[in-house]
Amino acid sequence: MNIQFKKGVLELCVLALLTKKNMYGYDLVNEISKNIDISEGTIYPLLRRLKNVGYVTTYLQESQEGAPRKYYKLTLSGQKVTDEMQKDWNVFVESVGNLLRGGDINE
Amino acid sequence: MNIQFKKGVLELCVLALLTKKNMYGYDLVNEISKNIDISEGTIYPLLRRLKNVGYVTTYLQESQEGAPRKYYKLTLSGQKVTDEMQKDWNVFVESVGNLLRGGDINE
DNA sequence: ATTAGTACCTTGTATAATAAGGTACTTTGT
DNA sequence: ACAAAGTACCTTATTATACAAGGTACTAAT
Repeated sequence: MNIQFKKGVLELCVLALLTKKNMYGYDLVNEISKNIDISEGTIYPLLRRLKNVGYVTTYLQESQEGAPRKYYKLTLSGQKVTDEMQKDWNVFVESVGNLLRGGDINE
Repeated sequence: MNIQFKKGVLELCVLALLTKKNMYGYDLVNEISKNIDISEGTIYPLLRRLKNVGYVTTYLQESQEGAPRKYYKLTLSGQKVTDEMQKDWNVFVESVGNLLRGGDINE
């Protein structure tokens, strides 16, 4: 899998998952891994970025199965950004599709 | 438009266009710009990379309209890579789509 | 001559994903 | 009691790519 394809999209994936429910880092890795290769070394810095720019807040919660979990919750600005990013992504994918299908709009 | 989305995909776009006909850099910029924002500062280094790894070869041709044009032509290995990258891209887009649609395969 | 358009190129900067390391907790087996 | 495995967190250094901002040089038109 081309690593470069993921640039920026993993952020969208994380945000999109958080629109459904609050999740912790390890959980996000496992969830995303069902569809896309991802490593922990990617997720944790990414989550830190999202928190720094105010798209998410965090809270700790104990676990019966190991270390305490740090849950991530979308903020209002995070929700707005997610909506916009998702639209951008769809437009982008369609644009690339046009190019790949040799589709020149003006032909 | 999210710059990060483009990472790696522009390479695919260039290669895909070259499967149809040989093109020169400035032409590629204009063609791709119809669908995606791109700058010359991106295309020329990219083309150099593609040449260095042997996906394309180049030849010069005079022009009536300005400086001589450097045409890029896909090699056999370039064609193979393009095929694979295109498949990878389609799989990737579908995977992201699954995630965004909240689609968990196992639900 | 000077501008606009065509066409090429390079350097420095920013961003994001990853590998490879590490810490610490809980449960299970011995 | 101790070790191993699984859960869960984190950091640092490396790599790759896109872009802005600069530059060069040619041609045609003003």
